[in-house]
Amino acid sequence: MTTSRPTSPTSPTSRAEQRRRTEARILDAATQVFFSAGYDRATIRAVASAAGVDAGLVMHYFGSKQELYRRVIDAAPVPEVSGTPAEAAEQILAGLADRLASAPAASLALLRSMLTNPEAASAASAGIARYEAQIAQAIPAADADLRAAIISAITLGITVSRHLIKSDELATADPEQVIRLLRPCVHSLAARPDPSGPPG
Amino acid sequence: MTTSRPTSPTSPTSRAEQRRRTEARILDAATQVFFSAGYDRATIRAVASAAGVDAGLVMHYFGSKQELYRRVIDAAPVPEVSGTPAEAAEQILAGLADRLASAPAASLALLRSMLTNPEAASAASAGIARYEAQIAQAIPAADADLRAAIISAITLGITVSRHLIKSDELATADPEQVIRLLRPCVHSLAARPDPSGPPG
DNA sequence: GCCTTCGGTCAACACTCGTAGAATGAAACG
DNA sequence: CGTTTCATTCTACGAGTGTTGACCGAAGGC
Repeated sequence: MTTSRPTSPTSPTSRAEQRRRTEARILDAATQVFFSAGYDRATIRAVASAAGVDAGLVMHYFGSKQELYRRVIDAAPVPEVSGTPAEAAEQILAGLADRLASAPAASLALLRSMLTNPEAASAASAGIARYEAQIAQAIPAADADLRAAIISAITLGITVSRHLIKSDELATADPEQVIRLLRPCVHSLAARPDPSGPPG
Repeated sequence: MTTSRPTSPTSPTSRAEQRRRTEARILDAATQVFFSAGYDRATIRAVASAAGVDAGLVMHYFGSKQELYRRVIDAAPVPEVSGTPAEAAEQILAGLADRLASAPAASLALLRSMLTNPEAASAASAGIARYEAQIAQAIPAADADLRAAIISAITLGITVSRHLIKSDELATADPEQVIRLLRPCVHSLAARPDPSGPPG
C-alpha cells in the first residue's frame, strides 16, 4: 500500500526494523491477552490474531507459549516505593488508588495467570517478590519482610476483589473511601504501631 | 466381593443406595479436583478417575461440567461471624489463622476457579457475598458493607499469598505473627477507628 | 541479474477436552 | 422363569489446543 522505496539500502522499514516492530506488537498483544484471559485460556491464536499475524509466527519468534509468557512477565514494570515509612505507605496507597480507579494493571495479569497455571506461577511470583522488596526496604523493622509481604497481600486482595471478583461492594465503591479506610492499616504496618498494644 | 443377599428386597446395597453413594463419591472427588486444579484445568475425566468411575457416569448424573461445579459450590460451607465488633474481628482472625495453618480451604477453591473461568465466577461470588454479609451484620457503621468487603478482601489476599502464590515471606511465616500484625487492621475496620483521625 | 536470507502464511499433526449414544450386565419385579 | 429397569462402561465425535514443517515472496548481498 505505502509507496516504498526498494532501492534504498536502509529503507524506512528495513527487514530488521520490521521484525523488531512485529515482535513488539506480538508482545503487546500477548500482554493484553494474558491479562484478560489468564495463562490457560489465553491462546497463541488469540495473541496472533490480536497482533495481526499468524500463530506460527508467534511460535517462530518466541519458541513456546511459556516462553512468550515469561517475556511478558519480564517486561512488566514494578512500581517504585521509597522514602520514610509514612511516605512509602502513601506511595503504596496512591498506587493502589490508581489500580482501583483505572483498568486493572499488569500485576493483575500476573496474578490471574499465576493462579491458573503452576508453571506460570514460578515466573510470576518473581514479579511480586520484586514489589515486596521495594516495600520492605522502606520499613525500619526487624520483621520488615513479613510486613511488606502482608501489605502486598492486602493490596492484592483489594485489587482482586474489585477487578476480578467484581460482584463486590468493592467493585462499585469510591476508591478514595477505600483508601481512607485502608490508610491506618497500611501505616500501622509500615511504621511500628502503638507500642502499648494489645496483650500477647 | 461382599456376600450380597440378592433375595432380600432391600439389600444392604440397594440400587438407590448404591447410586446415592456413588453420586456422593463423585461430588467429593469433584470438590477436591476443582480445588486443586481450578475450573478450567479440572477435567471430568480426572474427577471420574478420582471417584473410581467412568467419565460418562459423571455426565450422566450431573449433566455437565458447569452443573457439577455449581453443585460443589452450593455444598461449600461459610464460616459464621457474630457478636460485638471486637468479637467478630477475633472470629475473623481466628478463621484466618486456621486457614493459614492448615491446608487451603474451600474458599480457595472458589477463588481459583473464579479467577479462571468467567462462568464459574458468578456461581462462586455468591459464596463470598455470603461471607461478607456475615461480617457486615456485626459492624455498627453506616459503611458496614464496604468495611466488610475490605476485611474479606484482606483475608483473601493473605490466604492467596500464602497458599497460592507461595514464594512469599508469608508462606513460611508463623501464622500467629501474621495474625498479630493484622489484628489492629481488622479491629480498626470492624469498629470505628480513632475519631480524631487523619485530615480528609 | 542471480541467489541467498528471512519475515510471514498455510495446512496439518497429535493431543485433550466435554459430551453423546450404544452396549453390558446385574438388580428388581412379575 | 422372562422382562424391564438402571447403574455403569465403552467407543467415538467434533471442537480447540500447542506446535511443526513446507511453502511463498520480497529484501539484501554479490
